[in-house]
This record gives sequence, C-alpha cells and structure tokens, in this order.
Amino acid sequence: MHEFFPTDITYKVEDGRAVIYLFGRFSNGTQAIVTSNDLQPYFYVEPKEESMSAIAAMRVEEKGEDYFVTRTESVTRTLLGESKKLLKIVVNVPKAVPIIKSALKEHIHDAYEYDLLFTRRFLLDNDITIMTKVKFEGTRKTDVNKVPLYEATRFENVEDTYTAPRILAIDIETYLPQGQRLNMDEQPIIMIGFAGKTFRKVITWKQIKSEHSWLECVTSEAELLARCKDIIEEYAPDIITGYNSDSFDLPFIVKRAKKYKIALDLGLDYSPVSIRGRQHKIASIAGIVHLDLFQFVRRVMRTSLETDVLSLDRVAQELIGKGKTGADVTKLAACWDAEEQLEEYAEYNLADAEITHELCMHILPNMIELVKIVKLPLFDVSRSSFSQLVEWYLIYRAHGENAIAPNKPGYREQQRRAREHVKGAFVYEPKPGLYEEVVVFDYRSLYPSIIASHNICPSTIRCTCCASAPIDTVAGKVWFCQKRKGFISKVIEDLITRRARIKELLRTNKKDSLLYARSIALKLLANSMYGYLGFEFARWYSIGSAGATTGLGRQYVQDVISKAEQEGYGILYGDTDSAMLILGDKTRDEALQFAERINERLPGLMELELEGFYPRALFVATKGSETGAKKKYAMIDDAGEVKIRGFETVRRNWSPIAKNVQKAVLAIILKEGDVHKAILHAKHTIDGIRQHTTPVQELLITTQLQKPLGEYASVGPHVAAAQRLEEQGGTVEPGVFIRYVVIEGKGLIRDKVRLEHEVNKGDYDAEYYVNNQVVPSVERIFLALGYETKDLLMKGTQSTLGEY
DNA sequence: CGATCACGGGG
DNA sequence: GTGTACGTGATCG
Repeated sequence: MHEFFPTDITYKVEDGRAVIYLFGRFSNGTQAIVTSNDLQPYFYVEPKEESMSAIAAMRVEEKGEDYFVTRTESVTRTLLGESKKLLKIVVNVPKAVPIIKSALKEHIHDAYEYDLLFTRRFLLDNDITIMTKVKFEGTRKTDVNKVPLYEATRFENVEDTYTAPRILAIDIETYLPQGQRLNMDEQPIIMIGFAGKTFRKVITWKQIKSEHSWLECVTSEAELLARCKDIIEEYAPDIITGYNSDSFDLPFIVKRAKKYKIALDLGLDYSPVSIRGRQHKIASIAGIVHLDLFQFVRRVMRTSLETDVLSLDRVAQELIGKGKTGADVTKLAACWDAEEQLEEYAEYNLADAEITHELCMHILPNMIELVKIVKLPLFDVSRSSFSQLVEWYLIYRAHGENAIAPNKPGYREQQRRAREHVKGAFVYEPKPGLYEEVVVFDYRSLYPSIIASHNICPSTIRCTCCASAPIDTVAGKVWFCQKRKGFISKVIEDLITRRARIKELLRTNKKDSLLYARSIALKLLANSMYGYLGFEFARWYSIGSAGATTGLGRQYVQDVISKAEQEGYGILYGDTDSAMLILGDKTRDEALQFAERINERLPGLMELELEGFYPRALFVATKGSETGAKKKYAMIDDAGEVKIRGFETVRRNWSPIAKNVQKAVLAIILKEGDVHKAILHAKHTIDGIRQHTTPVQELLITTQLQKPLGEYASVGPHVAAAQRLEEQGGTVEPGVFIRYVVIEGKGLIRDKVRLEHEVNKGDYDAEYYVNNQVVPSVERIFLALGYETKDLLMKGTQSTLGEY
C-alpha cells in the first residue's frame, strides 16, 4: 500500500462520473495526485408513499446535461434525537443533487443533506482527514498533470500528521502614488518577495545596486511575473501563504499576468490560479493550499487577540513579537520614480515575506489541529467562521452516530429567528477608581460547562417526560430531559474532557506545541457552541438552549457575588463568567477557601477558578456603553504602560481630519504618556473647525459607490453626492469614489452634501465635523481615560478634568 | 427602531 | 462549486 499525506481535495466530472482528486505528498516527499471514483453523490428524502417509483425514475435535462437518480435505498437515520425512515437518493453527478432535489418537490415531504459539498462528503464517508496520512491501494496512470497520478481503489486511515509541509510566503509591492486609490488595472507590481524555510528572494524590475544575493533584478513587469511563476513551480510548495493575499496579492498578480498574456497555470493539473468572488475574493490553486493568514486571523483569532487592528504589523507584533520594518511605504512610488532608496524597499519587501512565513509557521499548527478535529480541509478551515467550524464538527459527530444534519433555515425561518433574542450576560458595573489587593475568580469555560452539566441541547429541550427545574428565558420556561443525554451536550462534554486530558499531558510536557494547539482548538470549539445555538443560520439552532445557557450563567456569577458580599468582600466588578473582589481585611488564603466552598456545590464539569491576585487595578468610567457590552478599558500593566481597548472606529469613509486627530491623540497618549496634551490637541482641532479655518481637503469624506445609482433604496449622503455629480455630467458607476463635504444648512445630512469644487473656503458645517467626525473618533479614548465628551467641547484650554 | 449601506486587509 | 462572509457602526425611512 502507498502512504500518502493529502493536503487538499477537489473533484472533477469525468465520463459522467465524479472523480475525487486528493493532492499531496508520499512519505518520501514526492508530490502526487490520488483519485477515487467510488463515491456517488447522494442526499436523503422523506418520500410520499405514492411517489416511490417516480422518485427512482427522476431524470432532468438542463443545458444539454443529463441529471438523474442512479439508485435509491431505504435507510433509518436519526434527526434531532428522533428516528426517521428515509430514502437515500443516489445521483449521477454532484450538480444533480440540487437539480434532482427541486425536481422531486412534489414527490417528497422533505429533503436532507442536499447541500453538503461533495468533497466534504467524500472525506466524511471515507474517514479521510486532510494533513493526515492515508494508505491506499492503487495504480499509476498516464501522466497528464505536473505530478504523478494514482487511481486508488481502497483507503485506510492512519493517525500520522503531516507536520512539516513546504510553505512559501509571498508578498508584493505595487506602484501606488500618494493620494491615489489602489487600482490593479493601472498600477504595476514593482517587487515580489518570497520566503520559505531556508529560501529568500526579492524580484524587481529596476536595476537596484545591492550586495544582497537574494535580490534579483529583471527588466520589465512581465518578466517579473514570469519569474514569479518559475519560482513557485521550482519551490513546489504544499502551501502558499500571504497576508490578505485573497483580495490583494494573488488577484493583483493574476490581473497583471492577464495584461501581459502570461498563463499562470500553477495548478498541479495545469489549471490557472483561480480568483472567485467580486467583492470578497478567494484565491485558489489546484493542489497548492493557499492560506490567507488574514482570513483566519479575522474570523477565528480576532477575539483572542489584544489588538483591534488586524494589520500584518500589529498581528505579527502580538503573536511573534516582530513588526514590519520602518520603511515608509507611502513614499515607495515616488522613490521608484526617482530610483532612490530602492534597496531599502527591497529589504522591506523581504522582511514582510519573512514575517508572513513566520506567522504562518506560528498559526499553522492551530489550523492543522482544527483540520484534524473538525475534519474540514485545511483550505476551508483557514476561511471558516466559528459557526462553520462548529457546524461541520457537529455534522461529523452526527455522521458517526448514524444521525443526519438538520437543514439550514429557509428565508422565512431566518426572518423569524432574526427577531428572537436572548438575555445577555450578567455585568456588575465597576465604580471608577484605583483599587489595591483584588482577586479575580472565573468559571472555567462557563458556557460550555453549563451546556454539558445541564444537558442543554435542541434534542432534549422541553421533553415530554420531565419538566423539573425549568429555567426562565425571554422565550418562556425551558427545561432539558434528565433521562436522555443530548447530542450537543454530549459533544461538548467530550470536547471538555478531551481538553482536560491534554492539559494534563501538557503539565508534564510544557513545550509540546502540537498538544498546545490541540488544546486551543478544543477550547475554541467548545466556546463557540453557545454562540452557535443562537446563530440564526445554524442547523442546530435553539434559542431556548442559548437563553437557558446565559440564564444559568447569570445565576452562577450572581451567586459568587452575593456569597462574597455576605462574607465581607468588596465587590469590584463582574462580567459574564468572572467576579473581581476586593480582599480588604481578608487574606489570599481565605479567598482561595471561599472559592473551594463554592466549588463543593457546583454540578458536573463546572468549576470556579482563581484567575489571579492583583496588587492594583485601575477602573475607568465606560460611559456611552449602554448598548452592547463590548469590553472597553484603559489599564496600566505591570510595566506601568497604559492599555486601551475597543475604540478604533475610524475607517476610510471618514474625513481626513477625523482620522488625523485620532492618530495624533493616540501618538501623544501612548508615546508621550501625556493625556492632557492629547486633550489639548483634540480641543485645538475642534477650535480650528469652529473658526472655519480647516481646509476643505481635510473635510472630504470618500465613499465608494457599490451599485448603480438607481438601485439605491435608501439615499445616504454619498448617494446624494453621486446624484449631484451625475447632474453635472460626471461619471457615476459602481466602483467610483464619491468625495463630498457637509455644508451648513437644515435637514438631513444628505441635503447638506456638496462636491469638492462646490465648496467655498470655510463654508462647511462645523458642528457636523465636530460632533459626527472628530468627537466620535476620539471620545472613546478619552472616556476610557476618565474624561468626558464635554471636556473636548469646552472652549479654552482649562477644563475640569477627570480624577486620573 | 428597523432597514440599508459600506468597511476591513493590502501599497 | 451539492456555491456567494460577517460583524459593526452611521444614516435614512
């Protein structure tokens, strides 16, 4: 038998039959494709009695293609805890599934699992895991691909992870003159940087004098692109990685290659680099897993990161302690024209590629562990949200229990769910001030342990056999069966106990990064289950289960707080799963004993843990946070540094003045540590606006038009501005950037917009720019530091400042 | 207050 | 690709 590490999967239809293509490497390092045509696409239906023969004979012709049922089979499957007799409908090709399903509409009561992607279905049914060794029997076929192709007849799964794939990081630099917008049609790529394990290269198309052996100068952009293709083919990576490469680097390369008619057939089957989607692009290459680290960071890692800004610089700084180099990329185009400092920019380009490579090495173990647990391909895991990861894991677990997945909600059901809400977590508002000797306790994985310990599951909710201990929720009283274990509570219990075992192993084996990554992955899945239950698009949606989880969570946290109060602790703060207490005359030992007493009475897997003792804690007022309990704070850490979170609101469709004032205020606070100076800067800016001396350039708001003017149901400021532009004979089409100023006057903002050339100096709505632009961009920062909005708005330099 | 619309990352 | 992200904040209706 051959031993093979699959890294990616796709399928093709050959001679009217679906053929699975597994891409990967043999144990000896040779790349190969392994195909299989054993699986035929299928789904399930609940048939109408009289329609059995019509179902079996169903055939549809569409655009010259034949879609038909090849066979049917009566089966028994479990759906949400109930046994169901179903008909398995096997069809000729994957595309036939949705077509046959809708053609059967009159003959069935319901259909199930008609929207599971074929490649995922193959992995599920054959128990094959990507990035994990598989043995197969098979024969080699004639080579028509870049790598040998084998046709497999039988697979056998082996527990052996592919831990060291060949990774090539890529980063491009483009010619973007200052003040211009990114434009892939007009701006060339001027450098491409690559970084592998021991490989480094930068290609550029100007002759840069340099001693660097990794720098390669060619003579044109076309040559640069041709070399880019060579390098990737020679390196033969399993993985190409980039940062925002789905929407930037790869689409840019593809666009420029097209311009020069260079075939980017990088796929192992000679297929071109594929860019799907218009607004949100996904770049893929057959047989090479393209990992856009930004996608995974944004979807999965965001919540566990300190930084709110997900730039490569900030994320790399936090995760691997390395930021970008100091080169000023905004001057690159000018330097390119003047042929100055280009060696420095090449170094910058290389550094970015290397940081991306290192970041990939750091993040990849987490992705691979998710691949192994959830059973999705690496490519999919890297682009999945929490809910998608949870959902596929549930589908996988259900499959192992002869159960099928509930359907995704239809439009009406979605609308209904969208109106349902759960009461959120308990929050004990802290009083602003400086505190000494505090202790923080938190429930270990509060929501997962509640779901496991209280048997919370859509399959056990409001059972008819027992209605003991009902829980009050917004949706009424809710209880969970005490006799039958629920599917989701069982799954989450497994996740928790598996993680506990791994943490035990980690205690003696601290450096095992794979074990650590597995522990993180298990925690992530367990923690996502609560959100999933209340997610309106979820297959296993259960608002009652979600409401019961938060309801019990509030009880448990309030219980700690009221008991602590009774015992004489000061209560400082409580949120969701934690309680922060002031020790006062108590000792640390007494506090630990207090937690032990709480723990003695907790059910199942629940546990109150010590998060830590803190000699000092600074709490600041969080005014204006009545909607949405997002964490906002400004803290001084052990090293005496101020930490601020949750205020970064300024984006590209804000005026330069709003962006600049935020940037300057942050710089003053964080670098100079001078909050008072920062507030003076903001006040000075506001005064300038009110004196009508701010240049129009600073006030321009730029917003992109996303669709034709006529299609707008709601006329926002940018649409009103676009209408003016059109009346004046300007080009107005999707994609154009509309730049406008808000002038003084009455009515809605859209009635007060003017184009840049229509505005006289100083003729603008000062209060709009103060209240809707400058103040919102900085007020959260100052609020977090104990100042109030009126401190910004007051005239003059003296102010009644906060106590800090 | 619900609906609608743009944004992120990248140079 | 057995297809069309997603969560958030500003502004309109």
